[in-house]
Amino acid sequence: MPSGGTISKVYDPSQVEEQWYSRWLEKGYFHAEVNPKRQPYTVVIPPPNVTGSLTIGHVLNNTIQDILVRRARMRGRETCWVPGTDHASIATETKVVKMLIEKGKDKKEIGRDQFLKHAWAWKDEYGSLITEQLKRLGCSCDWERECFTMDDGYYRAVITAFVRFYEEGIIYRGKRLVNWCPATESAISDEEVIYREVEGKLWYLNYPLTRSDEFVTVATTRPETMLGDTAVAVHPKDKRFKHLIGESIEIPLTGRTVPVIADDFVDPEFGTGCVKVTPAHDVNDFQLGKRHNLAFINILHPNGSLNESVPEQFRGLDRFDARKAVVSALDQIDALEKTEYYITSIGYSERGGVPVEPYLSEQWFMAMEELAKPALEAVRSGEIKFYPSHWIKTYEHWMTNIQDWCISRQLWWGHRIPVWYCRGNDNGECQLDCKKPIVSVDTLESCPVCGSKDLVQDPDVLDTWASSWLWPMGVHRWPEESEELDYFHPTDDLVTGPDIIFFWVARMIMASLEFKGEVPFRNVYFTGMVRDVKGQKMSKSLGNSPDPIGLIDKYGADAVRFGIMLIAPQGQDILFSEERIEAGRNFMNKLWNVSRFLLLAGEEIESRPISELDSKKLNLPDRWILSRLSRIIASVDASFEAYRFSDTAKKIYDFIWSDFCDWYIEVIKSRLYGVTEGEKIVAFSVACHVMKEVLKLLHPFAPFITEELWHRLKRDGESDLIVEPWPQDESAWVDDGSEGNFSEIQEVITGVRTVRAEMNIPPGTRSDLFIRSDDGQSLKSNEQLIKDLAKVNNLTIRSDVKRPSKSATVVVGKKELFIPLGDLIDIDSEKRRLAEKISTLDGRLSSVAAKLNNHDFVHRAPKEVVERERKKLGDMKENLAKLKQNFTFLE
RNA sequence: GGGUUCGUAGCUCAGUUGGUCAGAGCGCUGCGCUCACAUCGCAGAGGUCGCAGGUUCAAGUCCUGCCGAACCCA
Repeated sequence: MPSGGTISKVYDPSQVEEQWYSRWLEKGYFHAEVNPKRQPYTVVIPPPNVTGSLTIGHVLNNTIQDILVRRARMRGRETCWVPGTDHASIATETKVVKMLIEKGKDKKEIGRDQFLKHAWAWKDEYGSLITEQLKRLGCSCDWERECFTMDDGYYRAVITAFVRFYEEGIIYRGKRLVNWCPATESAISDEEVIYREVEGKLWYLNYPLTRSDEFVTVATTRPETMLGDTAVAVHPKDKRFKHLIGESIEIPLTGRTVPVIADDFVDPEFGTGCVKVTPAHDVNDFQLGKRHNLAFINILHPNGSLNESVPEQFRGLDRFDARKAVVSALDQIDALEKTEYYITSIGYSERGGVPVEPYLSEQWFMAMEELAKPALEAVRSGEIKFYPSHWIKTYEHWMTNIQDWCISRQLWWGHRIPVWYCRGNDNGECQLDCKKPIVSVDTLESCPVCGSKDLVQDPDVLDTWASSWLWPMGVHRWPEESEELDYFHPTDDLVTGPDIIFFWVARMIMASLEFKGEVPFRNVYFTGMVRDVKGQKMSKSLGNSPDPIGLIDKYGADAVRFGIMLIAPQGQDILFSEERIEAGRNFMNKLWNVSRFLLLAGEEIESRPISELDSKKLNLPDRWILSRLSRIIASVDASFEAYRFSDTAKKIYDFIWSDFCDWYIEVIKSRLYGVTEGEKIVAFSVACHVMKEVLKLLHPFAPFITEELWHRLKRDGESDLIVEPWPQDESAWVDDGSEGNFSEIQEVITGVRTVRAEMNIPPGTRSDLFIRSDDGQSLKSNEQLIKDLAKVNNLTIRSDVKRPSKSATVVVGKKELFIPLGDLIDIDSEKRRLAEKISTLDGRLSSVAAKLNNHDFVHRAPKEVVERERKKLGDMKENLAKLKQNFTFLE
């Protein structure tokens, strides 16, 4: 029973949002428990960086998750959305290091333990910011299950996975070229390298042969690496250089003598066809070095400056200063042939922002090929579905070309590699080579072989993704056996960005299949990227990334959520601008006001459940809106199943704004204010029913306002909207006849309105309306609403209506409308109007006629299609005749 | 160099298996503070669906080529 109370003219979200969120929390609606009687529905949040803050991207991503979760909850599933944060090794460590520098402290000076204390303090201070922001957005996460990737239990899961893989030989240690970030002084994975086209130079260097005055010219984009050259290579079939193979060459500045080798890898077309080989500083040269057994000379310190392997004059120089110094030194000894401008692609460290250095070092790797196979199959077979599905191809491509994963990072913040090395210095009896790793889940105090306490743990931590890849299992305490894990895993839907398809999505699939023997999720929805109106990526440095909390303060969380969903088509990037949020805000206000209308009406009229209404008492508009509602419910469900959230939002928006507010509410006003008590109740009850059903449909998108309005409109015994049952299939209400009849009435009304607008009829004046129709029954029984909405005084509906003089004409279907305008008529504009109608109709008619004159069409097209065209032609002819006839009356 | 996605109204985009598919919102124009809402209502103007071929009785829709934009991988 609606109870009005006071309801403001404009919706003010700040009055309602916080109190509903507290109430939902208090009532425990967000919390899920193992419940064998109900089917679980699980989502795990893509854990945001623990020290991060909410971005528009997060708003999009988490709104979608909340939509899925709230709908599942209303559909009776045991719904569990696990929230949490990621420790974000490099990102957080970088921030903490910066903060320490500002305080005048140095990471290396204070040492690992002290550093970690500061890092945890930082996490404690800033770690809950983003989760609090998610609450403002309305996210209905199960906060009792909140998880952090460095919680004790989760930490243990990560370590356990490492130990298992080590024991299986999947994780191994190796000395290889890795992508080295000199800014953070750590290895990074292939996926963390961002390639950019950069205008660089190509230097041509002359290297003298030892045995003669001859020299060879090599081209390079990185001249400083010549200090680490250990060969010169040519293509074996290149006639120009064949005689050089086997000769030795003196590398200038170093005095080092190196061989000329032949290898197919060399491209004779590039540069001079003769290349310098630096096995310790170039990926391709590394392979060459291995094949030809060359020396590997590392010339760099971890911070990117030159080390002791280079001549004294260059030691300690940063790599870019060294480049200048080397070029100038070569120039002085006439070893610089020439310099060309050259566009080259350079890899940058995603986090450090500096060019990555291929760097020879000892790291931990994970062999990926075997892990990838079942993970690839899970997606190919459709066990895991991608939305949009085209991402499958990207996934396949990566998975079939997968490389081993460098998982160690030279950082402190993260999961420390569970490997110890025994030095046995205290008893000197250990049989182990001290380089041999001892792996253990639990912290080791002494060597299991010799008992020595002289152990050192590997200083490195694991790549963050080597922890978050366990997320769907880890949040439910894997590797512990638990009811939760069995019940809530696999999860149902994952919502994330395609930018982390390799980093995270693919690896989670591998991890769950490997450790749990099942997929981590059934469906993956990839959101688009959020960009600004110019199409640029949102970023803090560009200053084009609005603060979502500011937007929520200004427009309300529902408006922000709904606004962004309106512009987020499946699989497309989102061009964000604040105007879009205004559309959301306006819609919320519309919703508020139509409810306000019902509430005010409800102060005097009783509302009953529609099941208690006598269906014979339903008017055409009632049957029409109920039919439309039932279609919308079905259509919304279908869009949801296809993960088409933007479509869903638009459908609800259109139904409420156009069908419900513009038509149904306007139509029932006369019934609500006049006539008999019984008619009032019917109309009002139908309106309340539709409104409440729509609130349910809209609740996942706009949880706060819908809950607020629900409580004002709900009847006794009904619960909070968040746990109300989702609208059932109401296809029994589908009524094609009523929809047809009503749309005819709509056309009549719109036709009259158009004439009035074009003739500039003052809004206050009513005019008469004559309708010539052979079949006016439906119109006759709805006279009052036509009069009301078309501002008609006297309405005459007969088959033998005579066209009144000085009237405007509209043809609707087979009906002719005449609006006597008296002196208000502007004959010229009426002529123009009819002439335009005639000419468009004429054009369409001739195209249909042409189709039907086409022998092939008539014979080959399906009968229904031909029949439809015939009927169309007939109707058009009739209409055209009427229009033409009326046109002549104007003469 | 390989791959993916996208070119539809001034802007942002819908358009699912070829045949009521030429649409919506914003913007624009005219009128209106009509007892839910000016964060509103009523009405209107705007597009040879990137270009060129092809398949078909029929093509924004399928195929080929080209032009243009974005992203991913190497």
